[in-house]
Amino acid sequence: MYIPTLGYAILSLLARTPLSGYDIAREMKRPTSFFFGHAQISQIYPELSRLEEYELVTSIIIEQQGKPDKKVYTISPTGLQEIQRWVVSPTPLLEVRSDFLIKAHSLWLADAEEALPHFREHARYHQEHLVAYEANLAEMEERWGANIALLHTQEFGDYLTVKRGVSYEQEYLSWLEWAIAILEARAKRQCEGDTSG
Amino acid sequence: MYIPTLGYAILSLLARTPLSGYDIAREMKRPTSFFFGHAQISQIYPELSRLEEYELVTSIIIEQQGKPDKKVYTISPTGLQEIQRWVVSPTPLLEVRSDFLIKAHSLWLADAEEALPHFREHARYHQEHLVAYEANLAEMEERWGANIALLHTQEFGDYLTVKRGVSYEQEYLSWLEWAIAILEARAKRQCEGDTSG
DNA sequence: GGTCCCATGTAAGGTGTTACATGATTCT
DNA sequence: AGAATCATGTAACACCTTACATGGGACC
Repeated sequence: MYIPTLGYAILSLLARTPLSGYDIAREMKRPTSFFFGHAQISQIYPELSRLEEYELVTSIIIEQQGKPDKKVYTISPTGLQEIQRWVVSPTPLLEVRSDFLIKAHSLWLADAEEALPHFREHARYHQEHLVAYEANLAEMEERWGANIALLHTQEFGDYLTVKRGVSYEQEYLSWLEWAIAILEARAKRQCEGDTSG
Repeated sequence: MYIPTLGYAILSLLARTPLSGYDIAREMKRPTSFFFGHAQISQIYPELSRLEEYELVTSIIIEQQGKPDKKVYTISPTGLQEIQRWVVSPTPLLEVRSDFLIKAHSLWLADAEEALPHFREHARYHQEHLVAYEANLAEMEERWGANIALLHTQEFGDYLTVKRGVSYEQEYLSWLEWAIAILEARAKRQCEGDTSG
């Protein structure tokens, strides 16, 4: 019984509340669910079938009015046990291929003037994410106060991950702003060289 | 002519110096090449063939003594043009499925005492990476001084990426240490609750 | 009349990993 | 004697993405 990360991602959500495949996809698309990656709905359905085959989840069909029927999945005691085991298991380091950093690695080949809009655009995207995460964190802190770190509910999980989201985006943005300042200096220098030479 | 990210990663290295498939794999395994992901050598060979088919690289067989022959690839003018175009093209946001953060999301299901070794081990791994990146950065700064940000050589690319490596690992570590402190408080509280109740 | 949301799935194709095949030299 | 390094590749498999299939209701 091998379970891919997506399987655990699904169990992680079903451990909180029963959901349909469509619900799971919606949950994973939320900005504060950044760590799930963008899972395609077409991949979630077969993964749910597999989890059901393994008896880690059970399903019931819910008939709806004016909407298609939905298949709602509930985590089983075995499933809960499985995720509890997985949560405290060792995690290998995640090494990701980053398009943006490979571009930075080759930035010596580019013109600073041309690279700047690209960097500014990227910074803008990350700024947007940061704002969303910060809003979510502020909401949580207002609601739960200092107690949040001691809660034994799902809010504790949300708190840990949203904190990471905020600090990740802050770090990324400050690196981007540092790089943009360098590119501006390079562009200015090149421009002066052009006009004075 | 579609080129996957691995193709650009390879061009990014060949833009600096001619290399064999084996050399490329070795370069990508270096700690400061973290942003390439761990590319398998078995995937690099067919990708190189494809780049050659597209005439973005050329190859020659080098006969060696006491070692197998090697096929050394050189970037072509078209290849250089292609990566220069790519470097300043827009980059979609990278959303990665993170095993560790999915575990954090479900950490409310776990015992703090059991989760602590897992978090400490993870922090240790990241600490090691940070040390390696910092050593590399220090070396660079010592060698090139303040000029480094204005260089129009490959060292500029290395500088940008290693700076990101350092700040990423610093951020990750400080989040991990914050989480560890919380887990310690939870463990202590649970322990007191057990003995006093 | 067109697009989006709800809802579940299949099929095809692309990407990436692990295992296999081969074999000499160097290090422990 | 065994493992690691050098060196290139193929084959099988696992995982993920994109496109296709279906269809009612709500909104513009």
